[in-house]
Amino acid sequence: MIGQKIRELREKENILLRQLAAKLDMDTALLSKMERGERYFKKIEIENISKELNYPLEELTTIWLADKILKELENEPLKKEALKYALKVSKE
Amino acid sequence: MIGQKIRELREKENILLRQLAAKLDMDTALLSKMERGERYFKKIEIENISKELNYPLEELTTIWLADKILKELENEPLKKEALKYALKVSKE
DNA sequence: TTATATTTTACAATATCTGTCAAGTCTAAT
DNA sequence: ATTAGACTTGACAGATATTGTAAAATATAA
Repeated sequence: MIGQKIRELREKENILLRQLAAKLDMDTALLSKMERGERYFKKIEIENISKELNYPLEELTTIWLADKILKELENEPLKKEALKYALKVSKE
Repeated sequence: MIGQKIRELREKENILLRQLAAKLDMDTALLSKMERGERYFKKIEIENISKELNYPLEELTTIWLADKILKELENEPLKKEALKYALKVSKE
């Protein structure tokens, strides 16, 4: 989800995977895994990507966070209930 | 949050920490940490606690999951946005 | 003080996460 | 069919994090 989004942004800007990896100072294989959701992005990487790909950091961060929690809720039948409950609690 | 809930249920049933720990076949110190939010409960433990304390598993699981994701979102200014986004996505 | 319940600390054992390299696949052009 | 370029995959060691436990510390009540 966040990886797919980043891949789309990268391709829209016509930047190769290895080029973005270089700008982020990371191994191409690692970025490949991250874009395909096999590994997690770090917050600092999301920040750098936001700059490199000219995309609002807040939006990217929101997707990144949502992605992380959805992965944690994967295969949970009570996923929606948990999200609603968390939202309710975080408003109090 | 889930720990506090479990402590309340346990005390309502007048069961000592060490008694519940024994029933769950775990070290008292560990359960103490879990009730105070220092350690995570495992799913199997939530299931067993639901039985031991006569409390609906679904409700306990929802709180447990919500607790986990809220911990992950701790100190994130975009917490609410991420939760809303995750909820939206999980409905699609 | 003594007894009982819970908490805290420290630590080893275990598990998970990370980055990296080499080898692999895939596609398009020659 | 070979080559070149882009990306993917698998395996691995090193780094980090999580786990359970025992012993000591604390708290509270009798």
